[in-house]
Amino acid sequence: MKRTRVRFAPSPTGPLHMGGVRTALYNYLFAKQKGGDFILRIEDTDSHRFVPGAEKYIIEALRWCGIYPDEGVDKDGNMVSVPSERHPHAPYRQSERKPIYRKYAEDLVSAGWAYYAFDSSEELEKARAEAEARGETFIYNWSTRENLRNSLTLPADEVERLLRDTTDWTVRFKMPKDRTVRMDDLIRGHIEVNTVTLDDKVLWKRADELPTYHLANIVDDHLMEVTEVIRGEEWLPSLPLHYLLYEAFGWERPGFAHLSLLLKPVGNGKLSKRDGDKLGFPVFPMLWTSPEGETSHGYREDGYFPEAFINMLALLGWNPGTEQEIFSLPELVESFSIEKVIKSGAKFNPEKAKWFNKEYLRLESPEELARMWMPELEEKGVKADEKKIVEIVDLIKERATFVSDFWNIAWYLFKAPAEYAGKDVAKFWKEENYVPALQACKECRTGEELEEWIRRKELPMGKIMNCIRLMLSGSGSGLGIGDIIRFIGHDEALARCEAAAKALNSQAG
RNA sequence: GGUGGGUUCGUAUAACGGUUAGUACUCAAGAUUUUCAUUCUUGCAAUAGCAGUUCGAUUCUGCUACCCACUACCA
Repeated sequence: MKRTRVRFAPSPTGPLHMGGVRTALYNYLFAKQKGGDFILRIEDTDSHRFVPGAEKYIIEALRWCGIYPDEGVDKDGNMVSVPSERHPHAPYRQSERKPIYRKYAEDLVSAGWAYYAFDSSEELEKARAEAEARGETFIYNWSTRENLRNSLTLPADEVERLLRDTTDWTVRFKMPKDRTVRMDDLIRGHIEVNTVTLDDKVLWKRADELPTYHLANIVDDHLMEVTEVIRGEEWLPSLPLHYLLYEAFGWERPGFAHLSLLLKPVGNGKLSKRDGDKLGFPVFPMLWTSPEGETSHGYREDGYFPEAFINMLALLGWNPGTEQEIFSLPELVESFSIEKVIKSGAKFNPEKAKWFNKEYLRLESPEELARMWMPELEEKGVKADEKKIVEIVDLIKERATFVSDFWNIAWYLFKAPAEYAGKDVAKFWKEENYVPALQACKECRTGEELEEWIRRKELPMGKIMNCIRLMLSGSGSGLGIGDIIRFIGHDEALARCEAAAKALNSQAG
């Protein structure tokens, strides 16, 4: 049985978005479940679209998610350029593999599977425009190649000359005119496509001596001994070409699985950066700053736990068929199966993402949450010992979705309210409430005593308690009064009551 | 336009060709709670349409509709 090897092969044209993270995740889960390798390869064969910083971002984003490639990236998070035992196929950046591809392109020409094309971009542009004017679509394939400038139509000595003296030529795949390519997809099953409408794709460009995606991809997957290609649905239309390329080279081809796209939460179309901005959710795993200085916020900075993010993503387009929804990464590895990946596109639901985070937050220990909250407390100038913070966190964690919610929930445990919510004042600040409430606060030291006191006097529990809460926290809703007093102490509670009485009565009067 | 892929409650999804079409999120109602939140209970809500195969179709086939992707010397 051959060792399973899969790869995630992004193009460094910008930040990795959540759809890309999902593709990487599924690859990773597939590999780890089978005890195989997960390779990261950078497909930077398009120098025009290269974005500085994108590669680093991709690697860091995967690390934040807990996805560490077995091959391609070293311990420090750098792409590996020199072969070693751990990284036998280095370099893993296609731009650094430049010398490899030309030979393969020329082998294809020798074998009759490809040819040299000398048409300039302007000539092709013109041909396209003319076809369009006639209401047709220009396709560079069997229907047109006979009338274009290439090694199939030009005399041999002219071809020779052009190859030698010009640098504007390409190698194109000679797509058969009429062949039904029968393909199998691990997710979609059997697919058949006839080659008549397919075009002669450019495989290699003399101008920059670089392959296009199609050639580089097939060559590298073969050289790197990739056994399964798990990639986005946008590649499905290229699958016949890739099948034919494997056939042309006489190589055993890997299994293929095409993942559906992530769709925007409302309306139609795939998820884009714009949707995130518009609906207020991140589409990127972490903060991205473009070379121009534009920023896009990410799940990390929005306070999501990487485990929650990954869990949410894993279940967007896959589920194990059970009713379990919370999965750790190792559990995902164990349960994952490519056959159960959903064929149709999945609309992303930001509400569910929040729900996942809430679940993970309550799973987290109070100690760890307290540690995460500390920087904010320090920034706010709050002085409290760690043990107390842990107790507070334990008390409030079920009311929060993010650690960043903590302060809004519990700020009044650290300082007295400066104002009182008008709505609650109108509702609870009545003489028949605050007179006994003040008295109760003077006499009682705990929540239990307060309750007992109110009961003994046969006063309305809700009204008096809410009135006390209003004085202690500035609002009629929130934490239990016993809990508030326990944390701020009886003296502080009494002081707050008196301050509230003074403020509210002078306001009213 | 062409080629390919897809379509179950609002969303994510479950259902050997036989179920009162299940679950989760959201939303609504009720219970609990000194309030809010939590928790618990209940409820709302779906097989895109039309044919065909079959005793029986969400499931298989065809057509239509709609959505998506691709159709670059981009990936």
